[in-house]
Amino acid sequence: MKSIKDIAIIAKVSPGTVDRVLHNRPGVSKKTKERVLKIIEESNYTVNTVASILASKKTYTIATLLPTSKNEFDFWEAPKLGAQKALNEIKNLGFRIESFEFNQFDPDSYCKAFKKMANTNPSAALIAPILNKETQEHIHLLEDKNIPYVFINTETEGLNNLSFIGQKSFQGGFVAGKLFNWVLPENSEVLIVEIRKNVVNYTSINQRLKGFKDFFKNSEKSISVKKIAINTLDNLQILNKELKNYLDQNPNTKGIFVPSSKISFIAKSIIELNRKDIELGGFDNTLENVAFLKNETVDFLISQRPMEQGYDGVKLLFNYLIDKKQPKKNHYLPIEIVLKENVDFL
Amino acid sequence: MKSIKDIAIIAKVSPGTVDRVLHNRPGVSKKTKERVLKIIEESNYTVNTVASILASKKTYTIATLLPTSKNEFDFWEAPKLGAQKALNEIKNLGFRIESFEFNQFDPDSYCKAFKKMANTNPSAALIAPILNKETQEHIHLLEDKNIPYVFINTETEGLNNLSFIGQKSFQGGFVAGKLFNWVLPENSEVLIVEIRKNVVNYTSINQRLKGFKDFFKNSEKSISVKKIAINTLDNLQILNKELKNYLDQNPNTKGIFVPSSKISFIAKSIIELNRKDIELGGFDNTLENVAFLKNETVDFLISQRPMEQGYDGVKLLFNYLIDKKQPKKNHYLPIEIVLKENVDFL
DNA sequence: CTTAATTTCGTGTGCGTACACAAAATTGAA
DNA sequence: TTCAATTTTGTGTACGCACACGAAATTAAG
Repeated sequence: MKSIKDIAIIAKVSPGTVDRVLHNRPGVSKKTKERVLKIIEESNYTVNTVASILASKKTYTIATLLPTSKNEFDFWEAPKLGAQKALNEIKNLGFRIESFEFNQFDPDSYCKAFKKMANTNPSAALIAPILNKETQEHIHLLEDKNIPYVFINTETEGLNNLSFIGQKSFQGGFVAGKLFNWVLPENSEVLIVEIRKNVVNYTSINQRLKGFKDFFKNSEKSISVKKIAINTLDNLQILNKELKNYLDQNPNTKGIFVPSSKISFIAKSIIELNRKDIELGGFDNTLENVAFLKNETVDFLISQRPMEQGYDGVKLLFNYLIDKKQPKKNHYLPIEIVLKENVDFL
Repeated sequence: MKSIKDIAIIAKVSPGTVDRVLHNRPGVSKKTKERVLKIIEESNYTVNTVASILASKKTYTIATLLPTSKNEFDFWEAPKLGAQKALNEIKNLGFRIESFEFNQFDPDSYCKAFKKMANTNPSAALIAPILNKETQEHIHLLEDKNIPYVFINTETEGLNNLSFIGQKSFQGGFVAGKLFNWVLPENSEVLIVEIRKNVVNYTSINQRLKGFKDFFKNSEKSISVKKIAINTLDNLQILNKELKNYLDQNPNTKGIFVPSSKISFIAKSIIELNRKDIELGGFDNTLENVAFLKNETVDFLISQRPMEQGYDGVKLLFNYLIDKKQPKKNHYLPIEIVLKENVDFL
């Protein structure tokens, strides 16, 4: 492994000069700069990140802006865990994480947290932009300061995020369609239950719906897709009633699809209605959802790999900050099909 | 962040003494050792891995012993890529990889490579022990020298590998069963095609078969499982004929399961026999298999995440060598269901 | 050609640790 | 008590790099 000193000797300059060249600092004549650069190239030298970090006492702070998790089993706990795992690998390299949280159902709290975060002038930010409008409105707080940021979980349009890390929602819905197509019999109906309240992140959900419907457009099997909207999940009685009503009137319904992480509510209803014959599918392997998967109320889940979202996000920012390694704009995570049979091996 | 020097000042000793305590080296009186230890504890000091590695010019060599890949799309290319990726993250920390390869169909070449590897006295080894007997016979070469080793891909029994990284094969077969159960109609038959030649790693394959059959034991749907053995894949004509014979005599066969990565051969036959109505499922998203997945000859694949096998394996060894962090014995990777619809998002 | 201004370059120190070596303190034997 | 043997502790240097400072070389001005 060659060092700066080695390069210096070959180039017949001092280590200091090589260092200046490497960091693009002024004070080197064009001639010697080119010479040194050429030698660096030829001797395939790479900086020793370890020594570099040790010497430059620079410290980096990555701010995370994620929804508060209600409990340790919440979906949003996973990205945090992932970020923490990544941090453990790089904390000796001068990296810290500063966490900011917000109530995902309260736009104000998002805005406040966003501002607070921007005010701390982090080296970079990792954001779950589940509230689209508010994100659009506040993102300039980071851009004005040239703070790079990546988005996880929710794909956005027209913003200069370094990268997006998460699932291609359309395709997630498409895969869900495929699975229902497998599971449901010919000439049956599948019902989409859209939950209006207690759910944010409409961007993702709409994409999933699009993908889901798209699948059945080109499917050979004749399965028809219906949709109802539930306005709240706060009262399970109401949900039961609405669901019962629908199922009574549409006896051909053999499956229910929920394009969010809320399939567990439907599962509860289905149990109470004693309609385990209906196949259920939804998103996210939260603890609650997994429980219904295991007792066979839910037939499949599609995981967004939330843990990887945090892990990969932090790692990506790390690489960018250290090596200025430009990441690809879209870092799509696997569309993972989770069944009772493989849920224990994630 | 406290440093050795800080500790030294608090404990009223020299940095050298603190260092001796940290490394459990002799030359420190019991009294001061305890005092220093206590202060280290209290001031929650942790060694700066970066500086530590820079100072100790120790270098670690991780030997990999994997099958030669026939081409860049071979299954075994993936673990190598993963290992390389991991290496990139730790090469500045004094780590190197030394690769050893063998012909997976030639036990002799495995033994030779094993011996060669052991002779280089690596710091640790990453092995794909697809040949069970030969592994049992040679593993002492590493144990005698106290060289830690992890196994990837193939689970073994009775060996002191630090860890196994790979899929739970039984469960992989079980999931395959579930998928066929979804895809196949009531009262149909699924055919297992076992390929005797050109396939090693019987351990994994037998486990998969067990899992597959096990699934149907407790399935409500009445699907019966049959099995034939093919002795070679060298001559596609023979395969075609045998397959045609079987299908003609067993018209109820609606699916074919191959418990190895060789499903593509069956797929070719199925196309030639013009029997695309039959559902195919198998293992490993090799390029060839994926091609048949995409053209809908193959219905599903189960991926072993071969890339992660290499990556996680090297990372695990790294953590063990640096921090003596004892890994858990079994590091099971996800049983990933790969469909035409999600194959592009792995 | 001189001298100052400016550019270009070399030297030295420190980051936190590992390790070799030197120094001091303790112990033991006479 | 004395002095050597032994144990215990302190000091210095190196790892590869970043960066400040000062020295040398070049250029410009007179």
